[in-house]
Amino acid sequence: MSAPEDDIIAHRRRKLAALRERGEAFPNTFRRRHLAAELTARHGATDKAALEALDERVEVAGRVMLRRVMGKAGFVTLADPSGRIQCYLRGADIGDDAYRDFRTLWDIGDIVGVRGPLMRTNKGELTVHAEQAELLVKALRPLPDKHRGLADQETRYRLRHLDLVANEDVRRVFRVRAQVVQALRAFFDDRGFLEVETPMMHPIPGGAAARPFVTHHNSLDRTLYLRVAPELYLKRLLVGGFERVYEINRCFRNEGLSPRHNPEFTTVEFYQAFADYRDLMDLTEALLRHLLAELSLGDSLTFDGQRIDFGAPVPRRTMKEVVAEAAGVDEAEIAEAPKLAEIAKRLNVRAPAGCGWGRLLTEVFEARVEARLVQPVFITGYPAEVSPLARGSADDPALTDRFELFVAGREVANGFSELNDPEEQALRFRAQAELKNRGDSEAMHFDHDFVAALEHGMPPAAGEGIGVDRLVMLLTDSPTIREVVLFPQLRAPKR
RNA sequence: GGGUCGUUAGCUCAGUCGGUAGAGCAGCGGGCUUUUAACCCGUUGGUCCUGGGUUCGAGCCCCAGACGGCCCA
Repeated sequence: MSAPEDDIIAHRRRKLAALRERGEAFPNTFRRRHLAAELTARHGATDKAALEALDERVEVAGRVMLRRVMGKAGFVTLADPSGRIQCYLRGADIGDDAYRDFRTLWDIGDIVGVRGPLMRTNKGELTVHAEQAELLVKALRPLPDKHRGLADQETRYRLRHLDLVANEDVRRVFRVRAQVVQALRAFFDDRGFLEVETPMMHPIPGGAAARPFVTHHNSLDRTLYLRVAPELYLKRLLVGGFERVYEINRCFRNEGLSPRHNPEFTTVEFYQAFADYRDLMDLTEALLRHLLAELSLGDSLTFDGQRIDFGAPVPRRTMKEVVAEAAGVDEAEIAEAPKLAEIAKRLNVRAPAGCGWGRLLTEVFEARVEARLVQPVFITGYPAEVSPLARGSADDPALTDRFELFVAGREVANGFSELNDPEEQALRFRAQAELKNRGDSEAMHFDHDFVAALEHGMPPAAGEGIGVDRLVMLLTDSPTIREVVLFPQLRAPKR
């Protein structure tokens, strides 16, 4: 009645036991000197006779992905971090004992090391002709299907190590992710930004409207919150005289999981003194072009079957403009709350009871416009009511000098000219605190320490946050955030 | 939180009208000295997600739940 997997594992354990009996079963003495991709790059075109004449000895190591035994000779295909390389093993070359091991102890999934000269087979494949072959790691559990890989999404996320072994395109996504982060650093470093690390545990959760994770520090006997955004600390650094700073790291929000939301996610947030939101829109465009160039993507990409074009300057449109357009009315008709409420009702948009004009406008925007913003576009003119940390617009007190960048119907970046008037900031916090008292769980706390920091004088500045996960999704055509986060959060597994 | 689809061998998947649960790969045994998802012969392996119900009989129908996907909030 033993389950088949247990049967497979039992067989492999017996093989491991045989290996243990003769000495070190997990040796760490083999030193790989060559990677598969190097060898194919160097000798992809060298013909059979030339390779034989060269007699170039190589040492490769990797996981056995394919195995073909034909009596007194056999082939294995090894996978190393660079790619795959085939090896040819023969009793006459590696010795009868080693050959018997190969036949009786090696399995697909094991990690092995092979030494010998390069050759080309009759069918033309570059191959290491083994003179020595050594089993380095016995894998006790079997690999997924050797050619169809691992397809079950749940298993892929829960056992990401297997997903990575089995699926080349998954490895590619995470290499691109690393490239993106590197390119971001290079971009900001080149422009004189200082990379900093600010606290992830906050005494008051601030910088964004979101529910935080709560934790407790024992020896301080203090409630702490995992940060929902680094904003208020980065601005303190502006006060301190670091006038260009950026931070690439995790934020945490205690909200639902979805194809676009993981409870922990990565942002790059940056602040620049003596700049305003228009400067940051320019900078953001330069950043996008930099990323596309670093990834050799040209000036457009495909996401979810749609062509996204970054060749032209990114248009800048106001929220009022696009909402009026979507509602099929004149901008003047959405300038007052009562009229806007009627339009929202007509469009089937529900807003929290008693909310003001600004919140209402934003709700209509999010419900009826956002998803349609496929090509890159900056939306400006965000209401002050939903932007408690942004500088008010000089020409309209109801609005702020804020923008968000939308691509493929998704918010990718959020930036604004910073509010550096401490008294105005205190008023905004007070309004948030009142909302919180009336039951808005996402409203911000009044952060007196932050206001006190502003009272020491923060230079005029602008700041922005970009969702790194969403950026990587866009650049790798990944439909969900789980495809770009190595170990996404899932419910506790079934037992 | 609501709707909806899914869960069958280690992996990838079939499973008809409700009538003894299948294939390929992997594994095991045998053959094969340049193979290519190697091939040929033989073969092991099942809590059909869980628990109830209907039925002479349930992988299949009904109810509840778990986990996952998608949509909505």
